[in-house]
Amino acid sequence: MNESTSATPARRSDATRQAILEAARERFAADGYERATIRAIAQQAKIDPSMVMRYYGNKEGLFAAAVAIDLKLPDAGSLPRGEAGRALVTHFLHQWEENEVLTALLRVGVTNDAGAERMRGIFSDQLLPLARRLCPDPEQAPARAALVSSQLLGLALTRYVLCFPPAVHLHPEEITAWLAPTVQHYLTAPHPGA
Amino acid sequence: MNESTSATPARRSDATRQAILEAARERFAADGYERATIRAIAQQAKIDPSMVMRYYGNKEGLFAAAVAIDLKLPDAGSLPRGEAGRALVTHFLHQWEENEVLTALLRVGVTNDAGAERMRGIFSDQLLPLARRLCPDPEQAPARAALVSSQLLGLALTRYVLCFPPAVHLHPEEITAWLAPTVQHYLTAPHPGA
DNA sequence: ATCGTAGGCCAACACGCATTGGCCAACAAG
DNA sequence: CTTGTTGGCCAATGCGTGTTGGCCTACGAT
Repeated sequence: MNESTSATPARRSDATRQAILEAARERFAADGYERATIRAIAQQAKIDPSMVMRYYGNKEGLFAAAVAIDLKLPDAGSLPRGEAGRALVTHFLHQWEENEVLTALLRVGVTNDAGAERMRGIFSDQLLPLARRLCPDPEQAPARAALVSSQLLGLALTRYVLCFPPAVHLHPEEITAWLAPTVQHYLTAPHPGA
Repeated sequence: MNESTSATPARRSDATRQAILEAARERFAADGYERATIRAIAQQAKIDPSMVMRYYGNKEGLFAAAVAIDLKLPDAGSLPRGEAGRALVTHFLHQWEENEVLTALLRVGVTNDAGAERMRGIFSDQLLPLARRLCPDPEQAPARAALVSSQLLGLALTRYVLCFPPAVHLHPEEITAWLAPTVQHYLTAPHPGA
């Protein structure tokens, strides 16, 4: 009945706020930043456009609130070193299938600079530390993390955004079978001579 | 003095038409479809916005004319089978560095459905046939081509669009050293069991 | 019962956009 | 020299956008 902690006053409008966020994620994921209009988001949330402004200030604020996301990457210490690639790929795939926020973030990151900045932040805050613990030479961690992200984001791009038919029809297990060795290689293989 | 063939009447306005196309490519590459305005393109081409409409009909027509591109992929027959991965990666990297059209196409493909459709067309017209000749079982060609494009487009995404710092700073030779084996593997390795 | 406040909607604003039609100058053919 | 045509600009239109302020209703504390 009451709020869980004193930090959350439990406003009466929380349901509306949540409905706005969910609609925003869906529209941003489907249309990207510019084409997702406040009006369309409000209509989908079944409220007035002005409410969005009242609760989130402006469109940028709404976007920031809608894509505050945690990848929940597994802890590097808990991973068997040889299974890191497979674990990462399956985790990513799972997150992406169940959570449209990631597609929204990718779509927006490509057109909006604030979105790109947020993706860079997620990269360096969440993927990079993991690479730092797994790869042989910590100095190579940024490059290796960049390679891993290029493969994982490239899959998301072709499968969920551009919708290349063969990429869409691949089974998750098949994707894992192909990508896990690649990611594992990028993380732990010795640096190939140029 | 005269036109090369009867098909091209060699209008007096060809220089302007070309200037518009170049400006359009640059703006589409930098801003994406929605944020690249006719006004900005016209200003950069140093002509009036109405000229763009006169010559290309509307914004979609301009985009279609601006990104008519040929990847100029090497012929599959001329490639030593073991070198296909390396050849593809270096070719892609080279095309992307010198030609902003590709970045424009990627940026637009993510937000605009016509752009996505064009990328799917390039995929199936240019990359898929190459995979069909290189991979062991032609029936697996679509899946293998999709995997290759996921890695190559993922690199372009992180390096040229999202601008992850480590991806930007990687040297082309280093990229090739890492990605060539991956692409080669996707094209020619036996299908890994799920 | 009263009253302050929060949740909600409506109507409007200013702006930037793609797009249009009319006008003017320069060229080229007669 | 005249005349039709082409290349170009200017000004305006209509629309959709993010954003704002005022008004009404219903709740919650006193």
